[in-house]
Amino acid sequence: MRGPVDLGVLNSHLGYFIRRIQLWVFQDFIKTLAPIDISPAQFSVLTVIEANSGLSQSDLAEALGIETARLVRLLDELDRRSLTRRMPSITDRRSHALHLTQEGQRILKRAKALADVHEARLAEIIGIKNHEFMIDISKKSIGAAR
Amino acid sequence: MRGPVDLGVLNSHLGYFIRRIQLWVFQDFIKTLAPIDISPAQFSVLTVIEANSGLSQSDLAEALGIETARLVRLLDELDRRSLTRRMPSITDRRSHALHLTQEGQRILKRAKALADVHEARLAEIIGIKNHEFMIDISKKSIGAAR
DNA sequence: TTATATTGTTGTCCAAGACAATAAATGTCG
DNA sequence: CGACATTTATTGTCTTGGACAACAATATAA
Repeated sequence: MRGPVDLGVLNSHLGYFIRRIQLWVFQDFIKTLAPIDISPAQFSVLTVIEANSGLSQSDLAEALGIETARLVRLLDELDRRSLTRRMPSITDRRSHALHLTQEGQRILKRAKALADVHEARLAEIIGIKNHEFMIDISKKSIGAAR
Repeated sequence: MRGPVDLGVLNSHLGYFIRRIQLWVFQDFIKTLAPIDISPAQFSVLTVIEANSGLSQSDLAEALGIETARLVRLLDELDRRSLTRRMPSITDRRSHALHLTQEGQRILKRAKALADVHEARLAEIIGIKNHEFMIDISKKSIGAAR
């Protein structure tokens, strides 16, 4: 127990603050989606499959910026819960065409509703304008970082 | 291989982008500080000890938003490398007064120089103004998130 | 056809967050 | 003072997630 601690040069380092924000955001996301037990990673997978029905695992992994090995395990779990299905690709027998099951669509709908609550809370805390702005900046920067 | 993948509602979710940015920032930090083998977490510990010589582990952990258990292991490693020292507290025999060794000060100096290079690259990629702005927003939001 | 590349999968390693339990020391309060 | 609660640092353990290597099946290029 003591007074305020000086963060020193951390005060001008984005990585430090980004990390703390990210941790907090994920914790809130997980808490908010706890009723349907959907993690941020699972949410992103379901969302992109819905928006691009039939896409392959390698394309999905690349779009999300995760490794295919990681995606395999995510899909194993989602398949096990009957939320997604790996269908055979017509053009390439190595590849899978990813789809949501009906249950997957149902759950994703609920997930989106809950995620909206989470996102609204976020926007309120950091400011609606700031929220938009940070998404904008991040989106551009991800493209620029190569 | 296919055209652009639609991220769906992820496009309006800050958590997704923050995560990707954070990952990229840390990777770049680690790569840049590789010559002296200092991780982001280690850098934050060294920095705050330097700026608050003699502070306790619980105060440091709280300032950084990490668990004391995690800090114990971080300090074990930094102590092992003779960068930090746990001195006995004068007022509380349970507590340790944390200090940098001379070697710790030397390494931190080099770390800061390298971290500056990293940070400059970051600012260039996301834009100098945006860089400042994101730090500002994050700083305020961390206080607001309780 | 032979060589090379891609797709999905498994195995393994490591960092880091989370949480429970504990000993030693300190603080509180009758 | 003495019983009880709290704080500090520590250890142990669990789990998630990123990273990377190796591999079989299939597809593509030469």
